[in-house]
Amino acid sequence: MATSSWVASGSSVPVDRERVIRELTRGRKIADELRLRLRETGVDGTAAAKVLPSQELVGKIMDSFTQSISILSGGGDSDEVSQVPAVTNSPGRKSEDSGESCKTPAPKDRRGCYKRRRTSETSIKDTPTLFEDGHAWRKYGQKVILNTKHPRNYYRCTHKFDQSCQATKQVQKIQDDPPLFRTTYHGHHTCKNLFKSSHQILVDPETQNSSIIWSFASRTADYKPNKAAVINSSPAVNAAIKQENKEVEHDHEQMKMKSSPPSDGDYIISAELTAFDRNATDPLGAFSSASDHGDVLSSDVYSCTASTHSMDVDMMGSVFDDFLELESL
DNA sequence: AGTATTTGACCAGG
DNA sequence: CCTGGTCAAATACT
Repeated sequence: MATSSWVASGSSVPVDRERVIRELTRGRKIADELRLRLRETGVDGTAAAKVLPSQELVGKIMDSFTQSISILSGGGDSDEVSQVPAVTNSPGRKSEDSGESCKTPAPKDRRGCYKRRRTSETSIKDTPTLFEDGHAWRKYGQKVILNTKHPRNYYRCTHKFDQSCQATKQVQKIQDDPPLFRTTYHGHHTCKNLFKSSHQILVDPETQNSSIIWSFASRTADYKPNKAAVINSSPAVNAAIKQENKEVEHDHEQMKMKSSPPSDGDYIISAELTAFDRNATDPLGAFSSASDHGDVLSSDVYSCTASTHSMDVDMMGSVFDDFLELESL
């Protein structure tokens, strides 16, 4: 299982660890309860009776995480930590481009000329195996870290230069037996090019509701029911997507009858979120639970259909990024 | 030839 | 001064 945490790396406040742990544990319990509840919920409209409790649970989850963040950030309000690595443009400093941050170029080369990040949002995931997170990364460094057996690998987003995406990550093996890898993410992807999925954002002109539509393609040419996914859609957009998905689903079923199931590594996902309450949802948890089982979940808060052999956890990262993007609209 | 990785150098911060 | 993060030339790969 992957663990994930968000911390404000710039804060130097005393942290009440016990409180944080308590809050996080509580959040996990509630999330688990929600997961179970959603699992027993039907595919179709039978979810109605569960709607309110589910929403309450989601609210509790958010409260819990908010508390945790608040504690971590020093007990103040839960102001979000900076979304992007801070670009400190103090007067007298160099230009804003971190790539050209060396003011006085050395005669020979400019290696090591960079602006060290001060505060940025950091996400840590510990996983037993290396995994893809849906983004294209480019390795730019490797470093032996003091008192560790394995070197730390440094990656930046492939689209750092063409789309000014500032996301970076570090991967390090922190344990041998059983193997455990720690992936630390810095910043969020601002690039639009997801490695395995594409998405677009729609805004309904009437309601101003925004939606995100994903299209996930399978990895094999002969088996690719591309389906659309919607988040926070207006009824109009929703209806259109539902119709589209219905057709795709139909083709998909036909194909399943005739051909062999997809080989390992293929994935087909349809994710659909309606009446999405952006203030009270933990989309990542919701989708993660769906990916665990590959079956059908449904509620008023969200519904997620995932039929797949191995829907990679990495896709959740992409999904999560999309949520963040949506929330910033 | 174009792209990705490796690796030593360089620099900021503690 | 030490350490970790980044750069960029050299090298490997496709």
